[in-house]
Amino acid sequence: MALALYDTMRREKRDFVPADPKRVTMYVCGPTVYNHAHIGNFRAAIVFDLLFRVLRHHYGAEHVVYARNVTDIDDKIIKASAETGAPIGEITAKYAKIYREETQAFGNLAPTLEPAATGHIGEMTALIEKLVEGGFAYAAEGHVLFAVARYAEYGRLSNVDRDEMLAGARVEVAPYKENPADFVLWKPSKDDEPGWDSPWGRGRPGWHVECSAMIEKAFGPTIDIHGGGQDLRFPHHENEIAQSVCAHGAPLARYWLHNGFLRMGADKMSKSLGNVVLPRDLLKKWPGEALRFALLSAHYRQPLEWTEDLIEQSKRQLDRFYRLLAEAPGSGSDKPPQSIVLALDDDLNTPEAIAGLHELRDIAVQVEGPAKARAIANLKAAGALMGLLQGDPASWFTQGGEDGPSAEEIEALIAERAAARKAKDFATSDRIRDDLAAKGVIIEDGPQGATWRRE
RNA sequence: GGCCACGUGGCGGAGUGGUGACGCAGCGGCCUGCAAAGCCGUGCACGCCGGUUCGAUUCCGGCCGUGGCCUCCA
Repeated sequence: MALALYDTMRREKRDFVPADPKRVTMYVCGPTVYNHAHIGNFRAAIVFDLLFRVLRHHYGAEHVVYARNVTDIDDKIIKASAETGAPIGEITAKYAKIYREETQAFGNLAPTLEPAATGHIGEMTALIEKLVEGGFAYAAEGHVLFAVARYAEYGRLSNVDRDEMLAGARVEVAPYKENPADFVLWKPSKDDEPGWDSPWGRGRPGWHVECSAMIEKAFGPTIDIHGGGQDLRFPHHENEIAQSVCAHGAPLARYWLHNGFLRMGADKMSKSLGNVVLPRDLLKKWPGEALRFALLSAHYRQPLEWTEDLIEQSKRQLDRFYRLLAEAPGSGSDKPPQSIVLALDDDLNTPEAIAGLHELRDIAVQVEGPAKARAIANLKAAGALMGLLQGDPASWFTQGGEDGPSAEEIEALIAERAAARKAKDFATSDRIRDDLAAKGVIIEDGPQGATWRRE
């Protein structure tokens, strides 16, 4: 049984076969660092991190190269700089760092490569020159535009017909365009805007060409997997294909993967709708792992309803797993069980894989001794493949609580309560328990005395 | 208008041509001083109307509804 992935280009699920099993390549469109990423942005980060892990499992960690770019030159960044007065480099460095820290808090591995657009201007101008020489692009009024009409396959990924596309166009067409669908490869910069010298004058790259150039630099003309959110399918990925294929005469990616959206009530979450939820705020209240679990609770291509209740449910499920893990250290194989691998091999069926985790837990609960240790090891190995259950079980239950009572205070109250209970003073005992509960601390009596956890 | 998805029990969410998802919540029980946690048990679910079939939630057609893309966006 092999890994099968749904390829947006062919519109079918098919077995994944890399060009070179010793060097499996994946590129994912990363953040534009002008602002905080929102939780919807993180779905892509988590989904492709999961795929990265599955690929490493199959081909070996040293044989998978995953690049996620950082777009650090863009009109939105220029705008943010103009509005705040902060230098562009300061803004991009700040938000790139925050993004990296937050994805880490969500349990992501670091990508193998994190190329930045500003580090690839030379590659971009070279690529654009190649397109101009090949007759695929033309210069006009300081701009360089890609001539969509010269690429017969344009529209194949998004399944749009060029003529129909024009019929639906909602924007005013710039006068220098030969064809309304032509897109910018290079645009002129005003004196107060960042720019680089080029054969077409001082300017900056268009967004789409950044990815094409970075992919070429990191991997060459063709990669195995290109990933991103559904909304990037058109125009971004369509344009990347046009640029790369016309420049290199080879396919850009052998598999195209697109993740679905998070929904907030009826709408998608987007910055322009103003209904965004920031990881930064969520992380104040929830462990990153609970958020990761929530994001993995639906299949990646399906829409997922993002609610407080979903996070709550995810947290509760993790509580149950960690409660078991706290009972005994696992020992035995760290190879993930087949059930989990099979589920993930089926186009990353995470709901199925999570059901598998529950099954593994049930097994562990039913046995004792060495069998239990093995079962727990299996559960942990399964979790490791998904980026889950790797935390310290003891601190899972006591983490957080910055604005609640300290561990020392809690321990003292528990001792006080134990004395009261011994004296059968249940009124005092219950009062202490209720007081702590009001502060988010749950007391649980067990054979070895009371334990506590934060909600 | 074009293109692409989706509509499953109180909620989240898989899957399948013919009894099981899984989880959360709920309910009953065991345990507990009482709880919590845990364990055991528990639920006439597949938008509507046709069609194919011995049999459809699953395949086909139509309808209704929802969302996304077509403009920066995961």
